[in-house]
Amino acid sequence: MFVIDNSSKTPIYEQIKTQILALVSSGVLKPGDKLPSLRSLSSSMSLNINTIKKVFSELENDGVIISVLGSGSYVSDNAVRNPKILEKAENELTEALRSAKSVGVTKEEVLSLVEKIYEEEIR
Amino acid sequence: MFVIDNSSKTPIYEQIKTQILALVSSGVLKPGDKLPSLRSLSSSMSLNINTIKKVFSELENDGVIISVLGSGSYVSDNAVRNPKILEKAENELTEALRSAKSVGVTKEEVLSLVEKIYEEEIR
DNA sequence: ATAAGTGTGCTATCTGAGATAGCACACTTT
DNA sequence: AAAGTGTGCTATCTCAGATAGCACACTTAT
Repeated sequence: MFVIDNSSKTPIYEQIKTQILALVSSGVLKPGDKLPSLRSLSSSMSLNINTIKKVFSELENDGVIISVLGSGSYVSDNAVRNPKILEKAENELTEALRSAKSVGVTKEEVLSLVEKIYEEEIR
Repeated sequence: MFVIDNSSKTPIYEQIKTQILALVSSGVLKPGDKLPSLRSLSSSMSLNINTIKKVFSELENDGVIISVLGSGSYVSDNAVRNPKILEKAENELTEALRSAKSVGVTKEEVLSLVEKIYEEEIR
């Protein structure tokens, strides 16, 4: 279902969260769409159900999905370009930019990197 | 000496490392300059000496400083725009850019953020 | 109605990274 | 000789992340 890098220092639940957000932003998952159940996801990914629970509860707290007891979890109406998610992404980008600048990466190098990233096709 | 945010998820040793790198890149610390000793740094910052040891050993491994037994630690000759450091910064920036893009941040928003960051004066 | 499937809410345990603590050693500087 | 320096250990503590298991409340499918 999702790709997990166990050697990454980024926690598994963050990796899954990121990938679900990407699916929502790219339109693969649309508002109202039903997500896989906690149990099916955790078993298919060989992860503990609590790990998936954490992903879903954070996504719900961010307003990206809505979980309904007994029924399932669904993409919320205002999931696309969600304010909390956008702000977090921008904050992280700001930190990375400040860090790069402080270490001597030039503005030109950054701009060319931005061009390159935004030319990449979405996988 | 350095500013530590204990609430940050970034480890203390990483925070110090980042700030030393900034001092080197900005020219406050020049090649050949002597760094404070492990013991003086750890005691003045109320941190364990092992935490500072980790900072210095990583910086030495990156080629930014050189530690001399019995004498002290010194900024190395090729510390400015050090390849390993630049590559790490660019990799992190790439990740942040991909993540922002995947979540719906537009290229224009990124470009304006880059402008803003590079207009900031160095503190 | 029943069974299966769903999310929720706990508690407990394990692991590894990060940080602390303390000691001994080798070497340089004063 | 004394003080200061980096190095190399081992041990301990804490916390986040992940696993494990159970009970409960509710919805959906049969």
